[in-house]
This record gives sequence, structure tokens and C-alpha cells, in this order.
Amino acid sequence: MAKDKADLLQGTLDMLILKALSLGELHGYGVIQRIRQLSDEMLNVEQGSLYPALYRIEQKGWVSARWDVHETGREAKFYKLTRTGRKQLETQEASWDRLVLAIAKVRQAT
Amino acid sequence: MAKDKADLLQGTLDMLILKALSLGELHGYGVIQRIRQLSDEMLNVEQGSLYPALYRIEQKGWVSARWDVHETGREAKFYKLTRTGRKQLETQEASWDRLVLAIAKVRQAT
DNA sequence: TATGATGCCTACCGATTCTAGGTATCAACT
DNA sequence: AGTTGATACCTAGAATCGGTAGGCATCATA
Repeated sequence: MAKDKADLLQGTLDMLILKALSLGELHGYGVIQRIRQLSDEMLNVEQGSLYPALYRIEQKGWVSARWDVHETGREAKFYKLTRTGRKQLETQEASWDRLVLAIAKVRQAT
Repeated sequence: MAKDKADLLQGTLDMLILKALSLGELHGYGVIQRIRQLSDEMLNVEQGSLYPALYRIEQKGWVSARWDVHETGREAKFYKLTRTGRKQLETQEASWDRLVLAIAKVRQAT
């Protein structure tokens, strides 16, 4: 991938996807675009990462999927956050915050 | 591992180890203790994660190792940050900061 | 008509952390 | 004396997950 885009750390992708979908129903490809846009082009999710992740997340019941046609007339698979998924997003955000805090503490040390 | 300790994300361990060693030479087991202590018990590095990581890091030239006896009279393998390792720490900290920033941007979205 | 963007997918690779074991020394307690 | 827990090192294998690289189809645009 492009060198100016940061690689994701394992465990952050689910949270990003759930967050993107928390802003409204969206199809897979759109999730990539939304994450890229929201992060000011800093995060680029590869398709080879996204689709398996969406599948995993759907299996866990965090999103529901349905095929539909969007305004441009093209077919796409739309994903929607479930109630469980919203809970999961909160959980993952809390974990992320704890980790960021813990690492900040270590880095403060002199 | 204990449920009150956060699991690490892949990619953060190296940075934590390098940071711990940047505060002074230390043996492997001590790295675990130092990270735990600096993070207010929030981060717990497993031995099965640490030793392979130290080996990898040594292979990359980021730390140098030597056997020695510490004040308690016990033998231990002491690791020291190399000049390259210090550069690497800066690089990894910068990457971490960028990732945290990017994720914060996504999470700000309403 | 050719190219690039959109849109879906899969197979495999590589990296890394964890679990679960093993070994040994030492202090402390029973 | 024996047991336990902390200290100190290590390895093998499992599991996870993101990336690379491929495939396929549609559509707008040059």
C-alpha cells in the first residue's frame, strides 16, 4: 500500500468498521471510503482486509447485511450496525482508550 | 491472562520493550516488571511474548545482550538499547502517535 | 475501446501475541 | 525437610488478523 498511509494494528479494524457503520448504513466499499475520509486520508483499509473482516463481524452478529440498490443504480451489499454491534463498539472504544492511556503512562516515564 | 489486564495489540510490544530499556539496561524479566509498574499495572507482558520479542529485537540490532550477575547474585541476561534501537523507538513512537491521531479523528465523527 | 473507479470475493502469506509447557534458583513459610 | 511462590530463562504450537495478489463484473469517461 501507499507509504504515506499508516498500516493498521491488529485489533483496530473492527472498531473502525463498527464506528463507520454507526454513522449510518453503508455498503462495504463505502466503509473503506468513509474511514479514509474521516481520518483525513491517514487510514487506508485494503479490500483484502475489509471483506473478511465484515464477514467475521457479521458472523458475530455485530452487523446485519442485505443486498440493495443504491441511488446510482448499482447493486451493493449494505451493512447495518446491530444493537449488539453498538455495544461492541462501546466496549472496543473503551479498550482502546485504556490501551492508549496505559501506553501514554509508560511513555511519560523518564 | 488476568482479565483486568489489557491485551496488547500487535505491534505495540516492541515499542514498550524499547521504551523500558531506554530508561536503562535491564534483564528480560525486569522488562516485564518495569512495563507493568510504569503502566500502573495496566499492561502485563507474558513471558511467552517477551522472550521471542527480545530475540527478534536483538536480531534487528535494536538491543545488545550480555549475561551478567546482578546485585542479588543471580545470573540474568541484560539488554541494552543500541543507537539504532533508540532511533527505532522514536520511529515507532511517531507511528503510534499518527495512528492514535487518525483513530481519534474517525471517532470524533458524528 | 481502454482505463480507472466502483463493487464484490477468495487464497495464501507473514507477523506477532498468547497458552502452555519445561528448567532452575532462591526465599519464606510450614 | 518439603512446599510454595517469585524470579529468571526458554520453546513449541495455536490462533488471530491484516496485507498482498489475484479474480470477476459494472459503469463513466477519455
